[in-house]
Amino acid sequence: MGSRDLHQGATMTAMSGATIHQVAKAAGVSPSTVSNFLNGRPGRMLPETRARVEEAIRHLGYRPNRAARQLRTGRVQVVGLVVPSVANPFWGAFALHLEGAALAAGYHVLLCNSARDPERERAYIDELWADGIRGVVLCSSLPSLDHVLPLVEQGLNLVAFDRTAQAGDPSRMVNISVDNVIGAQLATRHLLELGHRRIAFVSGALRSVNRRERFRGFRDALENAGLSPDDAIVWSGAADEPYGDLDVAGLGRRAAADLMRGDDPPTAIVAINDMCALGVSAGVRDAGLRVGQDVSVVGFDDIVLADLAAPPLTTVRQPMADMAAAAFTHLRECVESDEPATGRSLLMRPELVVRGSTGPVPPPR
Amino acid sequence: MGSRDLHQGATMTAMSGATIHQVAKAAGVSPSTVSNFLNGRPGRMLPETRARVEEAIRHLGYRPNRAARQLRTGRVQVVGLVVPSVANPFWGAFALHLEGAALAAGYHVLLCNSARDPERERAYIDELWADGIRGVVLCSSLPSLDHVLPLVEQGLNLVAFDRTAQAGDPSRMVNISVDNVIGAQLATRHLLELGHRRIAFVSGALRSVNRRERFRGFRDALENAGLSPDDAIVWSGAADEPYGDLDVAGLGRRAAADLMRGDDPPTAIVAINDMCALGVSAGVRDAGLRVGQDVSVVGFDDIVLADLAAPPLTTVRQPMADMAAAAFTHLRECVESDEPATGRSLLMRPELVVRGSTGPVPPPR
DNA sequence: ACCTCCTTGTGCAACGTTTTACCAAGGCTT
DNA sequence: AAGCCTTGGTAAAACGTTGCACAAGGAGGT
Repeated sequence: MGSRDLHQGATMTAMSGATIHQVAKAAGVSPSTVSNFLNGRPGRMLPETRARVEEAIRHLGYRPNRAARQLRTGRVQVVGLVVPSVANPFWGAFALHLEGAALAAGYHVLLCNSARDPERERAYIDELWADGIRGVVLCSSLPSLDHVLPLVEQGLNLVAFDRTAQAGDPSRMVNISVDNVIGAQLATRHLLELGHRRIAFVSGALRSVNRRERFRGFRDALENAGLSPDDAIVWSGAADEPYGDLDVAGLGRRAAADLMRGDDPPTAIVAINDMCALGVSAGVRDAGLRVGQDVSVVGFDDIVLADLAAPPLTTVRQPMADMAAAAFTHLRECVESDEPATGRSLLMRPELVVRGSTGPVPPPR
Repeated sequence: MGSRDLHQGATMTAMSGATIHQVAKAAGVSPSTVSNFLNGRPGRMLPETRARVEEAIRHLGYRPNRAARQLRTGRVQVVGLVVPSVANPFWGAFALHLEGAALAAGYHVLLCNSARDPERERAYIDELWADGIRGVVLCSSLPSLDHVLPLVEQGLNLVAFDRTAQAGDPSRMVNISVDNVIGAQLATRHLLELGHRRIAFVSGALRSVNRRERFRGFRDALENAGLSPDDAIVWSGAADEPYGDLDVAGLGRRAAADLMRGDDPPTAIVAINDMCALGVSAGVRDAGLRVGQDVSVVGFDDIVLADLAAPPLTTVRQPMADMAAAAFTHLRECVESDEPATGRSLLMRPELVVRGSTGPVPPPR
């Protein structure tokens, strides 16, 4: 590929990249043999021949044309990643890990931001399919997968991330998620143990599986502590707010403002995730109260920023790196072997990380 | 592949996606005509014919095979995005915007995290090129582009984002960046106007263009205020720390710890970016000091989290959405027209956003 | 000597698209 | 009526791979 010193006619061909034919000619073999060297096992030829092919490839800087290969085989070394919004650091970090795993296996990652809009997801995944991509990590956690079902039935390998299996799911997929119920229970129990009894749950609309599960964990924990469900204070955003993914933080901030303005404001708040919790914290401060003292706040995810906040955020950690690696590995296996492991689920255990944003109930003011 | 209820033969073809031949047959025309309808202008045929083709396409749910198209034309509707780390919310947000612009034009975005490692970038971009991708947004801001030069000379369209033009740059590229010098000057002048005289600059190794420029703006502002360069306190990380992109925040935190432990600690700190500034703020608090009162901190970027921090972060805003759109638009034009606008640069004006993390110099303790 | 099998290859037909060159038929001009 | 555009459309050759089917040439068995 180099470039500088080519005066003889080879230039043009070197420019657009050598083909397998040129390699074959240079090595004095047929294209088939080169192909065999590259794909079938190289044991199919004399060591001497193999050496010549190797040398020719190296010398010409040959890289197989992916389009041609894909056209012929129907495969691409690309997986799709559909996240609500990569501007959320949690998804950013997830994308980083997924991409790392993919890179190590020679795969690439195609990024799609769906804002949890099913129609947008459908359109995206349709395109990915048309591009020959047969593996997708879908992170929207929508309860229904109907919008992508046709493709899954046609052979698309799907990993539903941050979403547990639901009745009616297609069989040809796997779910990878943290145990959101337990996670929310851990968070809520922590607040209860600190003595809180007026606890609010702040989220965007509860339209995704993970959010519903977290809510369930929250409610279960309250009930286990002998509180009635009516004691739960739930703030799920204005009805017109699509999913609260574009700006969860802003949503959290408004929520806190609302809640703190109320008659009998909560002494603790469980936020749907860390970004939301950071927004809630800001809202609490807006109201002139101190996070961790006047009001306890707990998040979910344990993004890097949780530890940098003031006070640092108590939260529920997801083993994200592991999950990302698992998602990719699974996808790769399915795509490469054809015929997928069907109906598997991977449920990871979350971990409570206690920091400064939670504390004992303040004396009544 | 698929499975369930295939009794009639047509199913198989519907499964793997219809081809242009099937569409042609269904419409009673030749493949060429269908192709003309799709690419050349549809004015090339009778309205009646066109209608039949349209109907056939709709009815069969035909989507052109990208691999075949790419093999034939050599083009793909994909641009590469190479960022230091998408886990940094700034790059996450940038990716979101770029992807939005791409989506609107029917393009996809391939995500690459380089950690500013030139070798990794080279390998990445080589692969993108081999994949037929002819447009890449490179965000590492490395002073030398030698590692990607061969490909650029062969026809790769490059947008160097967050990096101004350097002597020796290949001509076939454009630079899009905020004016980092002015930005850093704004930040520093703000601190000077508040009365600060002992000001520190915190960054990872100054190996990227944007960082050097920010540092220059910082130093210029000090000099303009009549301070000697020696008054500048510069903390650029341990020598063994590659670039400080993996964990800028952690770096900022350690930096603050170091600085605050010193004999004559600074009263204000300019951080290389917002993530770093958030880390610095955490470090300042670790040292038992109050951000915005005991120590002023200013960042760069204005990520969403800047406004959520406690206290909210004074910072320099980049018009990111505009820049992302410009980057994509340019790339698209180049890729589609072949032969690029050469040697152009786009330099955007930054804006100082004053929030609570900066304040007047505290009385000496 | 003949058949069989193994080794080390090669030839050729796809894969689904785009595009160049060509063609037929009708309408104008002269 | 001959020549020439124009219109509406087609045939066929690529693009660079892969993988099946086949082929020499030799080794081993009977």
